[in-house]
Amino acid sequence: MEQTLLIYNTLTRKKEAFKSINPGHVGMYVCGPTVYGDAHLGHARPAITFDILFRYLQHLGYKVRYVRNITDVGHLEHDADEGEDKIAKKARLEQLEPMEIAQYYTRRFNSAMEKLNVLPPSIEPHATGHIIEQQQLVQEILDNGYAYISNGSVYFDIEKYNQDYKYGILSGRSLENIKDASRDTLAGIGEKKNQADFALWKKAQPEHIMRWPSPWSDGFPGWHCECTAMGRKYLGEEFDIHGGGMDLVFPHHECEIAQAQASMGHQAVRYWMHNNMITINGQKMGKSYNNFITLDQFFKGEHELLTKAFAPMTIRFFILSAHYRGTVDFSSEALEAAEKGFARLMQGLKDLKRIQTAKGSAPEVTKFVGELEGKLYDAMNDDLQTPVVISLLFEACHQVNLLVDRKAKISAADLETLSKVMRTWIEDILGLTNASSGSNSEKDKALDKVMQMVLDMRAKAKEEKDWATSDKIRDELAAAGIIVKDTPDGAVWEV
RNA sequence: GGUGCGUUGGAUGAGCGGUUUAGUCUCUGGUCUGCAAAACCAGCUAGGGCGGUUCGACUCCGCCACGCACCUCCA
Repeated sequence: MEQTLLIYNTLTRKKEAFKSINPGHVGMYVCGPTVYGDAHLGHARPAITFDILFRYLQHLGYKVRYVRNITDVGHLEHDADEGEDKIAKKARLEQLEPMEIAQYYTRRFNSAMEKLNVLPPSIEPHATGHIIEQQQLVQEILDNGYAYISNGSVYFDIEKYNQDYKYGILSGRSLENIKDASRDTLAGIGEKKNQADFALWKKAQPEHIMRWPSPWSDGFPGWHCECTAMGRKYLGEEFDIHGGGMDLVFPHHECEIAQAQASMGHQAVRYWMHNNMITINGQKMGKSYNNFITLDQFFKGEHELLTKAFAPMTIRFFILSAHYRGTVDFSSEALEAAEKGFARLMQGLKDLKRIQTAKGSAPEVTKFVGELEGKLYDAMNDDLQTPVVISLLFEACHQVNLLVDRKAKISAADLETLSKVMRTWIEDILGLTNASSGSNSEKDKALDKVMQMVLDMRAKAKEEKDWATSDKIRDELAAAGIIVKDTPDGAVWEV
C-alpha cells in the first residue's frame, strides 16, 4: 500500500492521489445495469473498468466493499411527467411478470459477466428491495425543504437547492443552462414548479404494475434515488469511489449529489470516476440508437457486423487495450487484432515453462526483469493506464521469445521473478485467463486421446519420411476443422 | 447554444519534452521446416495547420481547421 494511486476525479477534473477514508478499506459504488434487455458491448466497459480497479485495490492490500446495483424498477420511459416504467412496459408486451423479466435478464447479465471474468461485486442490491430506504431519503429531502409534493408525486426543488448549494457542479453546467435546454425540448411544466426539477417519487398510473404504498401515493421511486439510498446503506454516509459510464454524469450523478447534499447536508462521494463510451462507426453504441451488439452475439458471432465469434477474453483484452477515459471505436477488424494480441500474450505466459535457465542472466535481462514490475506499477498508478501495462507485458513476451530461442541467458532466480510478475499482472490484475483451460469434459478428454494417437501416427510417418501419409493426416484434419502446428517440441493442435 | 475529447506511419492504436518510443493488421526480408502452415526475429519515408515557451516539442501553452461524444432513457 505504499503505492500512490492517482485517480481522475470527474468532480475536480484533475488526477488526485487516492486516499481512502478508512485506512486499509475502500468503499466503491458503481451503477449497474437496468435489467430489461441483454447486456451489450457498452455494458461490458464499466463492468471491466471497475473490475480492474476492484482487483488492483485488492492487490494493493485494501479490503474493498464493492457495490453494484441491479436496477429493476424506476427508470422512466420518457420523462418523469408521463413516463412509463421500462420494466413494466416490457412485461406487458410479453405478458410476463415484471419480476420475471428482471430475474431473467439479471441471470443473463451475470452469466455474461462471469464469461468476461468480471469478479462479482461484494453486494448487488436490487432497487425493488430498497423501497423503504428510498422513501426515507425522499422524506428527509422533504423535511429539509428541498422537495415538494404535487398531485401525489414528490419533486426535487432545484431552484431552492441552488440557493443554498450549487446544482451542476459535476457536469459543469449552470442552472440557467439546464433550464434553457429543458425549455426547448419539453412543452408544459405540468406538475412541476420548474422544468429542471426531477422526480423523487412518482404516483403510479392505474396501468402501472410495479407500485408501492407511500405517504404521498401508491407509486414508485424516482430513478436517481436508488443509488443514493443503497450507496448510503451499504457504504455509509461518506464513501470513497462512485463509478459509472460518462453518460450518467448528467443528470443521474448530478442528481445523486443533490440528493445527498439535500438529505445529509454533505456530499457522499470522494472520487467520481467515469468510463468513456464505446462507439461503432464513430457513434455511441446504445439502445436508443439501435446499433448495439449484445455480448451474447459477440460470443456466438451472430451479428451482421461480425465476421466471426469472439471469445469473452478477446473482448476483455480489447477493452483493456484502451484507456478507460477514451472512446473506443468498435470494428470487427479491431477485435481480430485484439484476438491476436491476446493470443500472443497467453503464448508468452505458456512459453515461460520452455525457457532453459543459465548460471547467470545477461545484463540486459537482469535490467529488464528488475525494472518490469516498477514500470507496471507506475502505469497502473497513473489513473489505470492499462494500455501501458499491456505494452509492457508485450515487451516481456518479447524477452520470453528471445530466451526461448536462446538468444539471451537468464538465471533461475530472474526467471522466477519474471514468471511471477507476468502471471500476477496478466491473470490477477488484468484478469486475463486462457479460455481453453476450462474444458475438461469427458468428451474433451476422449478427443485429446484420439488426437494424441493421430499425431503420434503422423510423427512416425514423418520419421520414416512417408510424406504422403503425414500430409494426408494433416489435410484431413484441416478439412475436419483441426489445425496442426509443428513446433520444435512436437506437434500441437487446436480446433 | 453549453460541456468535454480527439487529429500519430499503408490501416488500426498506445506512450513520451531530447536518446531505440508499444502492440495488432497488411507488406518485405530472414530463422525454423521434407514441403507447408504456425511461430519467432528483423525491417517498413509518422504525429492536422499557424504561432509561442524551451538549448531542444509529436509530447507543454495559445489560436485556427476538421472530426467526435455528452447535454432525453442510456454503461
